[in-house]
Amino acid sequence: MPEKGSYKTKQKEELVECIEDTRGKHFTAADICNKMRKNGSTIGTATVYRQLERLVDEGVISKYFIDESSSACFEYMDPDTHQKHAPCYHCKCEKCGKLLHMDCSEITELNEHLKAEHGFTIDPLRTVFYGICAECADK
Amino acid sequence: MPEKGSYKTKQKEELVECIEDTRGKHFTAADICNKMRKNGSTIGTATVYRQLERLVDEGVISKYFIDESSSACFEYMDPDTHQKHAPCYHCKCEKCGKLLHMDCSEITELNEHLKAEHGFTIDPLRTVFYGICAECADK
DNA sequence: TTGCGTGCAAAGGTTTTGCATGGCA
DNA sequence: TGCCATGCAAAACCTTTGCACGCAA
Repeated sequence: MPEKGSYKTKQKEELVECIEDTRGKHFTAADICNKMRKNGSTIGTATVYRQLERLVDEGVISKYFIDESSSACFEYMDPDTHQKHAPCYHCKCEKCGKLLHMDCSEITELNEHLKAEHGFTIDPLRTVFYGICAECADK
Repeated sequence: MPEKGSYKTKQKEELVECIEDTRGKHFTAADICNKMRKNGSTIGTATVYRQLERLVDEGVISKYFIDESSSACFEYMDPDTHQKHAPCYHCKCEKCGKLLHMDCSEITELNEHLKAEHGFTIDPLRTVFYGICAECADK
């Protein structure tokens, strides 16, 4: 018996293509709808939401929130950037919305501490550090 | 001529009381509405939102988002807790959904490192560590 | 008296859900 | 042929806004 997500459909393929094409920029569900329809696709809104949810579960994209926007942001987790090195962490600037990728041993140390002392195992893919980036802080 | 926020009203007072009473727990706008109405208040939803917004601006409470919930979370910035000690961080268990509050000096050290070496200033109230809590890991 | 704060209801926007149909395996 | 995926529309939700009235100063 087949299970959820086992079928390969045109919409699914086009959506993944569209997302891989975002290269480091975050997007909303509405962005994807607009972009795909411009490209001639007739994908439905509900399908976009359902597929985005699946991709988040699979770790292909990550989901987060930026204050000013009332809708969720997604971002493609490019395997070239994210899986070759040690776990990579994300820092999201609350001002400019930039997403920094950080490969920092200090964070790894913190993880070990949290695990040893507090029993909490951090999931690097889901965790996003919010704050202010260097450039915005200068202003 | 009076300016915005210059009037002292019953609703405003009751709402602040209600929020001070949350001691370390986060809440949504709906939580406040329910809690206040249980206490006999007849405050309107719009007023709760308007007052919460004002309190965020004043820095009395802070606002952030948690993935699964579609509504904003608020938390009272108790002056006793937040200015004497290190800031408090949130750890969200991906399995059971529990939100832990953590007051840990190691995280503070990480913050200082990120700021000094990477120029990134973490916002403790917005940042949520996702992972697996001790209890769920035991299973 | 002045005009801010409130409550209600309606509007606005995002995301989810129900259901019949379409399409992959 | 099974049954998952899709699309549409409606619903569900959270939050904001317009407006008339009440109430603080």
